[in-house]
Amino acid sequence: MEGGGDSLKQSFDPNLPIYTQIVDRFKQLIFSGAMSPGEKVPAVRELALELGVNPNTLQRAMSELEREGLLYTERTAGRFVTDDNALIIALREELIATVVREFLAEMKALGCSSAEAELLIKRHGGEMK
Amino acid sequence: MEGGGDSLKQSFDPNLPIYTQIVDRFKQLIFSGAMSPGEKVPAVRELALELGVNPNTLQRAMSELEREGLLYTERTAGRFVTDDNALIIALREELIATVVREFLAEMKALGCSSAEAELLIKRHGGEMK
DNA sequence: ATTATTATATTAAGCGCTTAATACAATGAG
DNA sequence: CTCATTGTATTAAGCGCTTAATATAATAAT
Repeated sequence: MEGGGDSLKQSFDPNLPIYTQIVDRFKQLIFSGAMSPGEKVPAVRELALELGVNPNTLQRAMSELEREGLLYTERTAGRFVTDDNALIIALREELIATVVREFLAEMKALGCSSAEAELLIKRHGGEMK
Repeated sequence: MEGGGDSLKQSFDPNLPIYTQIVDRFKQLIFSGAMSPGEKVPAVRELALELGVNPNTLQRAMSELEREGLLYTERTAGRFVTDDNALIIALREELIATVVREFLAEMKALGCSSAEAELLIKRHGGEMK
């Protein structure tokens, strides 16, 4: 997690619990490779300060990520991304499948078939940097 | 909105405000054509009972949909879907664009390019009924 | 040993969403 | 007019999320 291009430092959607949004952003960092297996996570107080949230709120997010096996904590040394790369890959695939499934379900509910959705992706995809 | 295939009668995600979920489901019904312009919306008390939510919560959703112009209310006659079909179409396109954009952004954050996303849609699309 | 740094736990307060129980307002039906 | 049906407004309570202010526990560094 070098430098400043963090997805972490964005403001939060006031309609969703902050701790779940932090969980989601950490998954993105880990699954995209922006954070590597074994990499150290900033200290709770430090990161909470940086994100502008309460340490308790951040810890709740960390606990959830540990529960899922993506982070582990070593007493006083700090907190780290799991070294289990196979787990990272498996959870990533699973999450991607869910995102795709929910996307298609929502498009269908709005009256768009999978074929139409695919077409929109083809168009919109070109406009992304 | 004939018969029982309603997307309304699903249970609610406990992590999201109920009233926003009701707003979203009504948009789906209107945008997909399951509810037609000018069609009557069930009475607040009746629909609230059917959905298992408090009338106040349902009314909050209805107010939001009126604020966006998708519903209007006629004093004691009840509440109706807007007759402005052009508005419906415009808002539908807008929402679909947002859903597509957010989908691609999330996929990208997970390390998937637009091309990869498109491929996943192509595969997953065939498995839908 | 002492100190600093780490994660973790506790308690109280505030705020938004939801519910319950009402009451009020407007109008079409009888 | 009277009544039923519609939307709308009000008040109080409960619950989860967030914050603030602490305190505790464990260990590496000195």
